[in-house]
Amino acid sequence: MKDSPSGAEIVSHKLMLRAGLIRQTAAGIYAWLPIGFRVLQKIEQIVREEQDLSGAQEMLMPTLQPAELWRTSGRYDAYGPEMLRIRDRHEREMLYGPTNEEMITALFRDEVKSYRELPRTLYHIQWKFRDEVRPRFGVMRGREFLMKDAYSFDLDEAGARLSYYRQLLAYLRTFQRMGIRAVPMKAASGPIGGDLSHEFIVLAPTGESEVFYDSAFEDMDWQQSGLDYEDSQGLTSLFEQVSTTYAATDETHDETRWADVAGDRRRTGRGIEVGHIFYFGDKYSASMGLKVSGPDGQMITPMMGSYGVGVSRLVAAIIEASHDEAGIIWPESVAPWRVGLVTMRPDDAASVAAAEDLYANLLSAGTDVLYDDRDERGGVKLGTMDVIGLPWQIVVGPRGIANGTVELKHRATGERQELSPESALARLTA
RNA sequence: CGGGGAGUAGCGCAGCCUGGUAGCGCAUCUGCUUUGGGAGCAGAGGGUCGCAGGUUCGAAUCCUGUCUCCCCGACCA
Repeated sequence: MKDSPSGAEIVSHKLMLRAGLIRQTAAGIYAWLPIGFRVLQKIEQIVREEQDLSGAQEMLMPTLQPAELWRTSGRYDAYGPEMLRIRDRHEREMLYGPTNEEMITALFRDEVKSYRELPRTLYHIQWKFRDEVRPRFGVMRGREFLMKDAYSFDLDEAGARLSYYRQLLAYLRTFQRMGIRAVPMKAASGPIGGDLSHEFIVLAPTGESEVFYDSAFEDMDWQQSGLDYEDSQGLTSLFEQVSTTYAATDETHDETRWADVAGDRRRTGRGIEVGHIFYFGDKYSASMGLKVSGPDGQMITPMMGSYGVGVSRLVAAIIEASHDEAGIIWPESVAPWRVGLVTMRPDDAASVAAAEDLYANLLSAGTDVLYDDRDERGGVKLGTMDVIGLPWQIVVGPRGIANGTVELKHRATGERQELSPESALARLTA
């Protein structure tokens, strides 16, 4: 993944620290505290569910790999200097995995022998460690990060392109579910090779790359697009719709095509890369001798693609795209809890009783709720809730309880209303 | 690897130029008053000034060396 925000002030790092999502433990290494870990898990789960829907299968690949594997792939020298190396007690040299394309190609080569097992897309979500020359921007570019990678194997180019379309469309659904708009932009495929590649860019003022896109992307609803992963015609036409709608980073920006976009639909801004997908054909399968036998007994060299999402980076990217002066504003789907419950006066028996009651009822209705019953000043707790950024807040205090009401606040709009505990409950569990 | 900056109380910093009692804010502790949007007043505790050497009657301050961290760039599956 390239790019990181620069220039403009990065707010996500500061907010993540303030809201208690992470703690800095060393340059470029972070501990994910319980709140941050909840978000990470929700994001990971959405990625996983959408991958499964698209037909990809989950697998596990070791993060720590023997150096020998990389030596035989020829990439050891190319990537060696920037890989984290470690020696075990037997002095065997191990590496924290850098790119995994060769690894998966080697595994696939040794395990899969017949055309009948293709097409296949495998994915994994793992913590990676890389010896970043200069870690910065918090978890946007740290030494360790959670990453989802998928690899597709097909018998021919047409099939491989369909696999690419599936992943691209799965990504559009995935990011939309997280409440952010990630626009797929044509990208140079760089050192990976191949001729088809897209970067998924989340718009945020702190992004580094300048981006240009047609506002038509803002109106596309991928949850309701009638996407059918088994329908190759449908996949192709949805992909056509995406690839003919203009979107480019400054690297691939084409002024001529940009001029063809209607003036009122042109959007420019800055963006953060949260995903990158590649079709690279037989680049690895051919060079590493991956072949399967075909129906006629002839050997077939599979065509491949790879598809990455920066899961931990997404936490920061969502914050960059969704916050205000007071703190984070989580989209509902990734919020660590849906509701925050605050008692203004922990020393007031009536309001504490009302809060306890609400808490129990929300829990039994299956609603995620964070109950702040600390013995702190009301203002402190309200400030904390705003920084953490849960979608809804219920504020319980003696003043309202005297009138039989609690305050329900919507974090995103700041809208507040006084209503009975029963109605508040009904609103949040509907 | 190139360029720049910083190491002084738990955190953030001033003091250094022009050597002479170790300072400020936040945090912490105590007391009182407060308590519906990150409290106020009064008081208290806390630092071999990154490390080593040198100059000097005297070094946070000047000189030399050294270590670490940060920023900009290069890099970015």
